[in-house]
Amino acid sequence: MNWEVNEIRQKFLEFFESKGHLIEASAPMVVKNDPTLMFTNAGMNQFKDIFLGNRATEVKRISNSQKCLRVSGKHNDLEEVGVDTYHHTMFEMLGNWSFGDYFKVEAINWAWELLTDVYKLDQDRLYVTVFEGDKQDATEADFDAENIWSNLIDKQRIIRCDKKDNFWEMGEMGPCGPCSEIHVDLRPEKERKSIDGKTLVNKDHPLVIEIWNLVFVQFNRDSKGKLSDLPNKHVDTGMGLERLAMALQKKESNYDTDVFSPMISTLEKLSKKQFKSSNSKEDIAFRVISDHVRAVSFSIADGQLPSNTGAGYVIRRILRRAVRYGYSFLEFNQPFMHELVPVLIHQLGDHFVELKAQETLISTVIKEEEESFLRTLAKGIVKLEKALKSDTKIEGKQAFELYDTFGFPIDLTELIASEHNGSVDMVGFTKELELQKMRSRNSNIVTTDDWIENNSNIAQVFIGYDDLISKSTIIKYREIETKSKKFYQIVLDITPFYPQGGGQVGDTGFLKQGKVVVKVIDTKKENDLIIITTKDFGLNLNSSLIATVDYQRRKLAQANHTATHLLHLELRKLLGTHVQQKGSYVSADYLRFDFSHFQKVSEEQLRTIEKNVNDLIFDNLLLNENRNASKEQANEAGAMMLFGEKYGDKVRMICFGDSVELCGGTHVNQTSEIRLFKVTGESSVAAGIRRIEAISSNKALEYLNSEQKDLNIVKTMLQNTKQPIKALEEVLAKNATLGEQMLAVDKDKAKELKSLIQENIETNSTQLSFFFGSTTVPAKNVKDILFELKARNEDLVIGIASVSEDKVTISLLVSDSVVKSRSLKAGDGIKLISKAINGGGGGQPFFATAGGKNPKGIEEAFLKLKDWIS
RNA sequence: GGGGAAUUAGCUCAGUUGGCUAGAGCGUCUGACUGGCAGUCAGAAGGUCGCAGGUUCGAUUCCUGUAUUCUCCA
Repeated sequence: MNWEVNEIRQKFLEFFESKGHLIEASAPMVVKNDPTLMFTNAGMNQFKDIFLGNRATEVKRISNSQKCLRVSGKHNDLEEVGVDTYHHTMFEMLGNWSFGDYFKVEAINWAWELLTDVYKLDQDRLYVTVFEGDKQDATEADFDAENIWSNLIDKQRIIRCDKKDNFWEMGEMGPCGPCSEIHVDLRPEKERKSIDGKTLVNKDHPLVIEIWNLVFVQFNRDSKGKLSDLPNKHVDTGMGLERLAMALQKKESNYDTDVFSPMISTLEKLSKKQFKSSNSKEDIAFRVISDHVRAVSFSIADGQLPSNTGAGYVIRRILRRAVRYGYSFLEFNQPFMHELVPVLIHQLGDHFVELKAQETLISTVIKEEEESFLRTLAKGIVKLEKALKSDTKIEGKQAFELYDTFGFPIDLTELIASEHNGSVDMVGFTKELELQKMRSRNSNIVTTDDWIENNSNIAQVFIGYDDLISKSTIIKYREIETKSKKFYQIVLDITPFYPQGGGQVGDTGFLKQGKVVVKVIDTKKENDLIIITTKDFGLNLNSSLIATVDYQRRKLAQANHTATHLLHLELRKLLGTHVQQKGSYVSADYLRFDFSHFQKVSEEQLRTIEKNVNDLIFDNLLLNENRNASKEQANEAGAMMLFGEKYGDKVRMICFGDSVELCGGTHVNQTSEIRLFKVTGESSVAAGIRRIEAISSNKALEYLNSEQKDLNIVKTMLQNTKQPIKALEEVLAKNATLGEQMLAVDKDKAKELKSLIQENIETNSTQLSFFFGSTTVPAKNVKDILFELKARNEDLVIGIASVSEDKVTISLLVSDSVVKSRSLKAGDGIKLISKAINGGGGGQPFFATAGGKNPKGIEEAFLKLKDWIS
């Protein structure tokens, strides 16, 4: 049977559905609410809270195909992807989970059944590993797993492995357990006969690879490193779809499977080069590009656009790496990656609907990013070639400057240098890079102390949707210290503080305990835990405290939040349903809403939207909130599920009239509380993404008031006219006329001065023409006059003192011929006289100026000059 | 979060011990040549040198702050 990748995935999910699993859609690849993780890097990420016990689950068996992204880690460095044939940035992880339900027997038997019965993999090409035990942890070998396997597979094919390979841990603390891996030997018959596959397991052989990891979560590791049995044992398995496809399609490289081949053949057409699946630079480029376009496309579909910080920067780097390989080895000088997007979507769009729905956006964003990077490259090449002209050896510092400041890839610097018979000091470059990393790390030191537990058995309750004040006790707290400041983080048992999320800022407020008042400066969410930040502590852990939310600030923020929903609704009504939220920021001061739309929203459209939103405010729509809606209910009500958001089984539905959104944020009870909505700006954030900024409530009123105040002042200044526009136009026109007249006067004055000079030029005993005199013409105009005179006359020395109030500037001109023949330099002359007017000065040989504060010294200065030229 | 860089004519960019009347190419406009288009030649217009301070006789240039953009690191 010839397995297509879509069939492989389908069969996997069907198989586990038949074993009582609920099939879930993949969680977004971009992670929110977890400061330790930017991207989903394993199938279990989204179930972390269940393993940690922070979240209970009713569903005990789940299976899915999770999109994952790995760009760093022990086995996965971005720079290695594409060099070999089986590592990827973005990949699909097939998995099945048991949460306190079935354990090793079922997990192992089903895995074997699926691989051998359904997928019909050769049994004699399979090997399994089990945990051998560890002295330090005082753990035994995983005899259970070994026994179960020995009923299925020849004992010779069961390999015991150590903690490094076969013991899974989430972090230094927390749930962990032994695992059992299934490896497959895909080498040709002949090779298999000469070397036993068993000896190649876990040895990084490209054709003897791990395809499935079954993790048995049975222990908990405490802060001292001690293991204890978990009350609920879990199963967490992961199988890389791309590798499985290679095994089932009997290929020697993941890139030869139909996961990648459509993209590679399109690339062949575009580049007019052939992919030979070798280790040549060209073939690496094929692999890099076909891999990276997946990572970038999925990320954009999940709402993470390329940018210059955080997760967005990781995506930008991946995209640029692909462009760089295309540019260097496939001779692409124009954007090309975006042309692969339709191919990718044709292939995966049926399973991952978010791709299909946003095809235009993905292509547009990629194309624009490509163009911008090609510009960066072009600029870098100019700089590099300039440097190569002066010296073919590029110093480490220079190479680093190109890389660090101008974003020019170091391997391109090397390539171009070698094309010019030059070289790059890579040692120096690496040194600079290390220095930079040191700097960043040092500046970023945040020391986080351990949590100090107080009442760790109590579960946290959030009451902030209904109450803004509560009587609470502290569950735990800790101290954090950045470079300059010290903060405390506190977890309360009952908390009214809304944590930053859904675009809305976290609450601030106070904790009060007797006479002690502690200011809460921020509220954040880590996984499912709400944490407040304070600047000082001083609270008694044993007694309760009163927690109060800053009411005014919260009220303004939720007015803006509801206004955002109304804005979203009106945007879709007016511009069309292609408008999708791509990000939002809601604070007490203003709101920002980013959405997909491919052209500027016109001034007229903005006015219409603003008016319609204000109509909804006037309609006084009441909040209709359902905190426990099922997904089906939400769908029926027409709620928009945003791409890149993960929704639980129960969702919170927020309705105001026709506006139905799934949202965790806080809102007004009725739209009239918003009072007024005012759009303050429209702009673009990226290709295909527009941003609207707006204000509401008090802030909008303040804005209008201050505008009106300005207008009133203007009117007053215009003698309280009722027609300020007309009056202002007249003033401006008059100003323009006066300006022209002034210019004319200046010109006349200049003319006068010019003729005055010409008529009064004297000749001294050495036959040198000269003139010295004072004027009220400003020095800048004098300069013009002198240069004109210089162009028309030869052998001249002219000194003009421009006097204004108690300042004086002397300009001194010396004709070129005089400079040459008599070696009189204006700069020298000016230095000679600058003291006379109580100042200093300098300039070039033919023109110099001096400024001072003593107009009385002008005569003396001129006398000195006369002396100087004779 | 930290470091580096850029911001000069409509566009792309030059501009070093601080003073060379701020330049180039493209574009725009005018005129001439040509039967018209294209083109060639000649000429012209177009600049708060990002913004705000400071140092200086004098700042596009040096210093400080600030905005925007780019870029690297975390």
